Amino acid sequence: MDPTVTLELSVDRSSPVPLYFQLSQQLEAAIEHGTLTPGSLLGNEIELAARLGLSRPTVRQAIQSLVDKGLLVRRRGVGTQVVHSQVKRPLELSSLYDDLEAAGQRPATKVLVNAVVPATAEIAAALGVPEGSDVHRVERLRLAHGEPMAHLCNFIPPALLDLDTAQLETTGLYRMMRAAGITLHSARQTIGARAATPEEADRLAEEAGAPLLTMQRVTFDDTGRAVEYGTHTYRPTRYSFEFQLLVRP
Amino acid sequence: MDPTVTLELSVDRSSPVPLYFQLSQQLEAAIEHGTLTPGSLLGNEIELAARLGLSRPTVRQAIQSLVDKGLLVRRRGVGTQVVHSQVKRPLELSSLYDDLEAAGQRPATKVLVNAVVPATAEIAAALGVPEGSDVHRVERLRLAHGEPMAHLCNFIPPALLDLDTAQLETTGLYRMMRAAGITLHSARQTIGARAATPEEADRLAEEAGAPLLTMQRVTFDDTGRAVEYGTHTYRPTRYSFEFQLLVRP
DNA sequence: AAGTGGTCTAGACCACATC
DNA sequence: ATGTGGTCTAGACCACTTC
Repeated sequence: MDPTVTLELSVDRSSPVPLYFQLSQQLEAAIEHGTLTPGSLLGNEIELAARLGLSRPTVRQAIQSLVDKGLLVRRRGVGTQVVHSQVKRPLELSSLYDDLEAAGQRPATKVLVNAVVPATAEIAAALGVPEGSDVHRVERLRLAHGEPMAHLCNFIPPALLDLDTAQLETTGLYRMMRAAGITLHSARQTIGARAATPEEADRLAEEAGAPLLTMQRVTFDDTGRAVEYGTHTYRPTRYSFEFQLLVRP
Repeated sequence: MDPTVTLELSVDRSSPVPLYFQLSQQLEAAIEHGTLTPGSLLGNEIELAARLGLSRPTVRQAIQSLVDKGLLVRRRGVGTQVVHSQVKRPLELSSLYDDLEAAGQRPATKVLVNAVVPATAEIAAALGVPEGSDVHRVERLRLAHGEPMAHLCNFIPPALLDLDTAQLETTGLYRMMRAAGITLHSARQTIGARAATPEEADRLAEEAGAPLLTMQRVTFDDTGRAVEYGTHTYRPTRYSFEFQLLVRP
C-alpha cells in the first residue's frame, strides 16, 4: 500500500523559470489533480534527481517548498509522502475584497469618507507617525448582494499612494498598494467581538447591541514601515474568518 | 547609514546541533538582543561563510530560516537586512492554555464533561470517522483570576491518547497530544461571533444575548488524520485572538 | 543491512541593484 | 563596473527507520 508513484516529470532548461520551481509546480499540480494521491510516496530524492537530470539539492529545494506549504511530509528513513488532503490554503494576508471575490460574491464598496485628518494618539502609535500629523482616513462599507457586510475604517500614511475614491470602489486597498509598488511583508491582527453601538448598528443594518465581529490590523512593508492601520467591524451572520494554519516544525 | 555590522559569531563543529542552526540561533539572538539593529545589513554571504569557515549554502540555509520567520529581508543586489521591528511571533497553532500562561495569567481549568459518546453527523464529518462511532467528548471551562474566560468543547477520536481528567485540569490538550507522540501538522479554523444562548451565558457569567467570540477548529497530524475537533466560545471582554502573519513571497 | 532524508562542501554562472 | 543574492552542480558523510 501507499506505493511509490512514477510520475511524468520534465524540466525545460531553456526556460527562465528556475528548475526547482518548475518541478515544484508540476508536483503541486499532480497533487491537486489527484495523480499523486494522499499517502503515496514520492520516490527517493537521488533517483528523482537522476531521472530528471537535476542535482539532488535542486530536487530538495523543490520538495522543501511543498513541505513548507504543507502538501508534503518528509520522514527520515521512510520517504516523502503526500499529506492526506484537507490542506487547502495557508493563512494569507488577504483582503475582504479578495475573500468575497473568491467566494463568487462580487463585492461592492461604498466609500463613506476619503479625507486627510490629523493623527490621533492611537493612530500615531499604530502607524509610527507623529501625533497630529496628516494621515489619510478611508471609511468604506462593503456590501454583498446589496446587503451590508462590513464597515472598514483605514488610516494610511500620506504620500504612500493615490487614494482615488473611484478606484477604492472597484478594488481592494491591498491591491492598490501592491500596484503602487509597496511590498507587503507582515501584519499584526487582533480579532474580537463586541456589541454594536447604535451608529454601528445603523450602518450595518443590525440592531443596537447585536454582536459584531471586530478586526484591527497594522500592516508593514518589507522596510518595516507601517503602511496601513485598520479598524473593521463585520456582521457575524454574514462573515467569519476562516483559515488553515501550519504547525512550524 | 544602515552600516554593515560585524558580529561575533562562531560555530562548534563537535556539537550535534547542525551548523546552520547554530548560526541562525546566534543571529536570532543578536536581533532579539539589539546587537543587530533593524535596517542593518548582515554582510554578504560569501564573506560571512569565509569568516565562519562554513560553505555558502550552509550560511544561506541559516539566513533563509530567519527570512522565513520574517526577521530578515533579502534584496538581490543590495544585501540582507534586519526587518524593522514589530515582528514578534508568526501565527502558531497555539492553545488557549499556552496563550494565557504566556500572558502570565496562570490559567485554571475545570473539566465539565469527560466521556465517550457516539459521533453526531457534524462530529463524524469533521473527524472523518463513521457516524455513531465512539469519540471522546471533553468539555472544559477555562478561568483566569477566578473568572470564566472560555468554554471549550472538544471531540477526540478514540485510542489516540489517555484523557485523564486530572491531567486535563493542569495542562492543555495540545501538550497532552504532543506528549503522546502525536505530531501536529495543520489545522482549519473558523472564527466568528454570535449572541450567547441562555445556557452559554450562564456558563460564562454573561447575560443572555451578550456577544461571544466563537472558534471552531479541526486539527490534523502529519499523517493527515484528524486528531481533534473543537467548538469554543470566548468572552470577548476577556479574550481576543491576536497574531502576526507574514506575506508569502 | 539497506534505504531514506539531513547536513555539508567548494566551487560555478546568472540576474539584478547601485554607483 | 561592481557587488549582491538566486540558482545550480556533483559529490560526501551521517542519522534515522525499517526489515
